[in-house]
Amino acid sequence: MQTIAPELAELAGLIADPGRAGILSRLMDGRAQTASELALVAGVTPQTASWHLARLAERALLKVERRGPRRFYRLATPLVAQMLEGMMTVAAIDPRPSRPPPRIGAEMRRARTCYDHLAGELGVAVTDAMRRHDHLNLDQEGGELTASGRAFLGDLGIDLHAPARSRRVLCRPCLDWSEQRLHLAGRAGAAIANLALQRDWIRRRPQGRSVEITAAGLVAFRDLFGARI
Amino acid sequence: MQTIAPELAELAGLIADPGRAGILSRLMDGRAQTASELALVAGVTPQTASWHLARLAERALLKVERRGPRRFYRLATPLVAQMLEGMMTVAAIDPRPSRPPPRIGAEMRRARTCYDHLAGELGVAVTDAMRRHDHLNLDQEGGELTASGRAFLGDLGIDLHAPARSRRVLCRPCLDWSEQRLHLAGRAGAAIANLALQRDWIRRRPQGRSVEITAAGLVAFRDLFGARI
DNA sequence: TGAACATTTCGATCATGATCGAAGCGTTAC
DNA sequence: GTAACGCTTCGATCATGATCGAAATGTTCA
Repeated sequence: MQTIAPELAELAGLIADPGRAGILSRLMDGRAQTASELALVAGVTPQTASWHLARLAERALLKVERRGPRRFYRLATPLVAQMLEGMMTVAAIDPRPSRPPPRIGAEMRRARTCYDHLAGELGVAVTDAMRRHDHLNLDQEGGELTASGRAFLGDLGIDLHAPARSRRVLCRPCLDWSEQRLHLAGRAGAAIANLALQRDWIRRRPQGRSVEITAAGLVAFRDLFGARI
Repeated sequence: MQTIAPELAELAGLIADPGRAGILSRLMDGRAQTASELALVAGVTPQTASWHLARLAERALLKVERRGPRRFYRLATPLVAQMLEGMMTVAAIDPRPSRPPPRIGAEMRRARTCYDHLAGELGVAVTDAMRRHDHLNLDQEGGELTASGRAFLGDLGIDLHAPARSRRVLCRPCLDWSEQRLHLAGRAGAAIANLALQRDWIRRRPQGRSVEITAAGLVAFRDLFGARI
């Protein structure tokens, strides 16, 4: 009985190094980063990072893009991001009493992007607000926008019509590893995050995946969405 | 900026050993197995398997249950199973041309259980049939039973009312790693698999997660479900 | 063409952890 | 009690792979 276990072990081995895990974690925001930047994140020298990146790219967990003398790396597919999401969810739960709970930076816990949508306290608050206002039904099973939800997002200028050949899903629950709560993912979640970036409600911090909520953003999330944040 | 990367790496390290990956893969059917059985699966001596099992249980990926002199191990939570699902999906895709595609046993590919629901060709065929008959809508986003689907399963004797305190989801898509197609998971998927076992449409093989489709099962899946199998 | 810079390749070193034999522990049955 | 059995712990060995210095490659720009 051949199983997929050897491939599973090999894949896990690629994530099992702290440097590579840091690189993958850093790339979870969906953006591309240079090899040098990722070396810093991983806390290793450029030549070591290069070795790690080569292994990840060889296994097609990462895609590489050359721009001049630099090489930009990004997650190869959303499937990889989704896998990492699932692993982080389990990684965040460690019931060993001896173990201190993972120390997550306050900024990271407050607001970050998870591949392409909002996560952290902000992501959960926006999701909760949309549920309270009957814009959204969401549980572990899946999610759907209500008529009022579609109207709400439409009023904000979000076009929810999928590109013709995109099979991307509209609503999907994503288990937030820092909050241990569901937040909204899928095309709708990505559209909200994009809007927030465009309108300068949130700004990406140069380092890492966390985002800063601007003063205007605080007002917008509270008044427009009714988020308790 | 503290991230969850160290915990992620540690978690991945637990899965990164072929023996442990085999053990976890074997336990993906949700049942409990003895340490000796798992040593066989992992292809190591009992004392080595014991060491692996202790590490997995310590990190709460497995739960252990003593029955007399034996110890039965099972996956600790459905969250662990879901994480492994996601990893197997990625593990099954390895675009390196040098690499032969993972050799999955014919029995495994034909029919198996994935934690608690049907997978493999059988799982996909049943799911496809339910979609063709308008019993089910399913995409990556989520899924729902139609009125006719509820009636159909009700006629088969499946009670879909959730236990009061269960927050288990009704329909969920699960990406089949051997077929690269969606199949039905969640409470509905589990109910169908249970029914099939009860009515002797499928039988668990003593070794491994694959199941045998009985002659009666072939008739039932074709005539009752309309599955092309 | 040559200089500056980002990145990779090579080679040697070093640490981690997987393995199994032997022995110990715990439970059950007689 | 004691024998049988399943499983775990201990100890020593061995293999894999992470690391960095040094050097090479490749790209851009002048």
